[in-house]
Amino acid sequence: MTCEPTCCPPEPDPEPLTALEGPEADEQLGRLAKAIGHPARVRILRLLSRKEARVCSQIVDELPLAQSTVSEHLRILKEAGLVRSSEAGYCINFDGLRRLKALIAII
Amino acid sequence: MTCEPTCCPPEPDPEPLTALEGPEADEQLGRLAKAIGHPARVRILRLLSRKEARVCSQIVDELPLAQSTVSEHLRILKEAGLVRSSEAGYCINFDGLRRLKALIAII
DNA sequence: GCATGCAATCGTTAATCGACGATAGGCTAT
DNA sequence: ATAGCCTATCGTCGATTAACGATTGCATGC
Repeated sequence: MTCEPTCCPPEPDPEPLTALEGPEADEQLGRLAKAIGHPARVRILRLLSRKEARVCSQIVDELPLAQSTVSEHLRILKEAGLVRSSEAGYCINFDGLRRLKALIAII
Repeated sequence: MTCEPTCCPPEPDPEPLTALEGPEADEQLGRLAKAIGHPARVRILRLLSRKEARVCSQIVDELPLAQSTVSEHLRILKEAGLVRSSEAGYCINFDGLRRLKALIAII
């Protein structure tokens, strides 16, 4: 079970299948890793993957951070492709997460 | 074949087996991910894991960066526990890398 | 002894990040 | 319409990072 229909629409692009090595891949892994390179963002990812939270205000309640700060962290995660959003809230972008795991696995 | 005897001594601490969740783990994953959150450091890790380089000057030759910059990146990787060093040069700290993979795997 | 080469450290600079409060935009219910 | 919520964005501040050149420290060789 990934995302319930009330959350985000089905994962859109089936991943471009880009290389796992080379400068391109280094850049991509760098971006993905940087995105989770902050404890608050790790926490947010966990909350989302456990479905303990879905909307921003719930995450704000769980963290000792201001709403604007949480929103910014969500923006960073989204920009990195680790999180998706719809009007129903946020959810993990499993495509991005898979990509991250694959890139790290071959180091 | 991991590290040849001429590189670093055998991996020392068999990993404290700390938790994979909770604030502690979030902090740790944050630190580890931040360490590889830069393309140059990803590149360095790859070079080390492929044994295409072992000493700082070789890495400098492979990257478009000054020696002091590479040294700093190596320091960051070492501090994060992803790289070890001895008089014979640098090598991957597989313990740290395993830890990183484990922490990411359960997100 | 002294030169040479390699790597770490220092000092500086510009850029980026993290956090916050304040503000603005958009819904929903009254 | 307007009042209330929720979230994104803006502006700001201090802290951190990335990069470099210069310097230092430490071996090894002459």
